[in-house]
Amino acid sequence: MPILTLAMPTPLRRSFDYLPPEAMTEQAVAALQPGIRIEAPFGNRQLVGMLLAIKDTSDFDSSKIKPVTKILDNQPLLSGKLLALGQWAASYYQHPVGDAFANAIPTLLRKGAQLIPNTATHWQLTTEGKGLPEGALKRAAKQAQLVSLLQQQASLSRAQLDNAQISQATCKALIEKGLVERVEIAAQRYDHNQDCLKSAPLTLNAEQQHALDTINTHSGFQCYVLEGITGSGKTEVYLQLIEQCLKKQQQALILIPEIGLTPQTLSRFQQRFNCPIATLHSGLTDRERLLAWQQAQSGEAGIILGTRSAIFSAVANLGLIIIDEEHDSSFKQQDGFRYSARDIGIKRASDEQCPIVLGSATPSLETLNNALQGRYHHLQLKQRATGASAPRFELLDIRHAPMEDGFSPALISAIGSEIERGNQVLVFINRRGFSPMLMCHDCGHVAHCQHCDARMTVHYQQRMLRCHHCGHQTALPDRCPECNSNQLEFRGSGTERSEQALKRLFPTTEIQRIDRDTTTRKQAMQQMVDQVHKGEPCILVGTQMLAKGHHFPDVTLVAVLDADGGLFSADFRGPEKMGQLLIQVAGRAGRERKAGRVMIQTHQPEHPLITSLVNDSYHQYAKALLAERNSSGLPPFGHLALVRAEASNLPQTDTLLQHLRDQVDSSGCQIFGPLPAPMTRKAGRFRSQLLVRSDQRRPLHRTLQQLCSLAEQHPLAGKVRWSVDVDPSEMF
DNA sequence: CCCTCCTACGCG
DNA sequence: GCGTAGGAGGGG
Repeated sequence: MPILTLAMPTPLRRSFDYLPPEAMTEQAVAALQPGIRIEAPFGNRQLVGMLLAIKDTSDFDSSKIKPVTKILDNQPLLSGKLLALGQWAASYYQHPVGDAFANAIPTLLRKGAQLIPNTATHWQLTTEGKGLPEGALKRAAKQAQLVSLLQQQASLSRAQLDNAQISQATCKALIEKGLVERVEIAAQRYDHNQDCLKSAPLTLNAEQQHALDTINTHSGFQCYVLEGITGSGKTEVYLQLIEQCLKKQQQALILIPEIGLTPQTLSRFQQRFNCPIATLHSGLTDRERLLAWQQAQSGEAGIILGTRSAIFSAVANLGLIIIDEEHDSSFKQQDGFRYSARDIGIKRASDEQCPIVLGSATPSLETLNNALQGRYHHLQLKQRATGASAPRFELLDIRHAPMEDGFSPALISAIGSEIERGNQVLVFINRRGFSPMLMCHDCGHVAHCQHCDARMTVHYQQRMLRCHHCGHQTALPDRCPECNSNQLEFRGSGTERSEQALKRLFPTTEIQRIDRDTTTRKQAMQQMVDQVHKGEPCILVGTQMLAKGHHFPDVTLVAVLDADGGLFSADFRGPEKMGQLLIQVAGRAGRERKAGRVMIQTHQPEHPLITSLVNDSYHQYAKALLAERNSSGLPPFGHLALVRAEASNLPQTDTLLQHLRDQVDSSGCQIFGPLPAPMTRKAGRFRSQLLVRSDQRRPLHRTLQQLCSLAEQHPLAGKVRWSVDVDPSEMF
């Protein structure tokens, strides 16, 4: 009897062997293909698994092997390559293979739903309609027109009817007369080559043309880094690459960081191309998601535009992968299956033998290093395609400066003069709320979260104290809970306080705050963007939400209230992220005609990293950071993994981690820990971690694999929640 | 003696 | 992760 190996959606790190369905002929079993879904008994329930392989024998006790219940697909949902990619990713990230596949396909398919038939409603003539004598509908010109159209063309779609300006009512009238009927016909396979362009491509400058030509001279798998400053026209290069991909009858897969950026990217693609575009992001309903997934899988969509998880979407004929803003941390999933969509993308491109483009104004150090080492082709766009000049950086030394709610006098006067000239100003502060700390001036008491090792953030307008780590909130007290003093002080500023200060300093100017608290309503962000695009003088104050994607052409001054945080972060990626963020915010200013300034307040005006970023370029800054990483053996010069553990009491996590550390064969690796996580208590649970480092991937992978099997076998495995994070992007 | 709550176990 | 078997504990 053949054995079916299935990936089952469970947290268990193995696949499961089954027998074919009881009533199935040998011939039918032999015809089963990996990549189909199969329903099978699992414990006391029925689960949907993915067929990975068909074998002759099983290592498992044959008396315990059960037959599967039902074959759900006739044709594989996933190609052999995609199936292999999923298994590779599960193994690379030490994640249960069944759960990895559950992450990789739409929810409805995971639940066992059937594919939605790909049909379209058309209208055609009935037998009676075909036999209609000439001139029969003299008094109904529109109806006569439809009949005559249908005599020329067997059936018409809604879109074709709209084109001929034939209304729903005309169709209905003819249906009632029994002359016309509706039919569901299989949707036509879209010919991407035919007329794929809706509007003409823009003329490329020399750098853009060089990038395009370089990518076109190679074939098969190549990885390209498109390092282009803000406004250098990366998107136009993408568009022309996609055009060529479509003309080869292939599909392009484009990943962008966040759902919020989908509409603007989508509309740019729609303006250029005629072909169907499938979008895949978390804002879709299950059905919409399945439809988009099917469009990609069937080959109907020429372009697949999506966020992180789209990297796993089935694509009939993949010809190009683009990862836009490749440095963005949202490409790394931060819980469950902790994969990097960028890294999986590179592996996928290599498997599929197609090019991949990693685009960014501020490439990650990993990518930059690969480019500098010659492993990736390095393409640079150093000129602004629009001809606008690059923003000018200025450091504001705020040591000794009399600060007003986080604003130095020099900054206040700079903001004032821009507003007077009718310009817009963007103030960036990477912290929301009113103040990150509530302190009693009499006894020194500080408000802490009862569930986390963190201070409560003051939200002044709502009169609330809120923990930004677990969501816990309490009313803002009037008096100190320790000593009953009324001398409570707000220490430090967030966006809310900055907004209030700006309203006081510039009472006649429009102030817009943009952070997670003001953009909870669906359209809020868009409304504010529209308002700002009117070009009236105003001050925008907000968090990093402001740094991503949106362009504010009338902003001439970008102010960064506090640049020092990133320099002294506990996370070794702090300076890298700070640099990327500063450059990204700076990129919002002075687009189009108006030149822009970026003023950065700092207590460290002589810090070599700050000066390098401001005086040289991100590129130079990143090279300096790379040198530091090299000397300390940190990524990309060494490879890291974190084993995280959390439980309701601390000794349990440490016992488990210590056991792992003692028992594992760590040759070729260094293990640090158990270390308490930077925030030991979060949401009422205690957290600690092991850090594993190696110069090479192979020993790291081997050690992690062993760590996982040790952890699974440990008696505390059920009590302590543990997970492995390979190539962590956050160290906590 | 029975019911409920809890936890440990195993899943092919 | 999840359903459940089986033990502990409490009430009638």
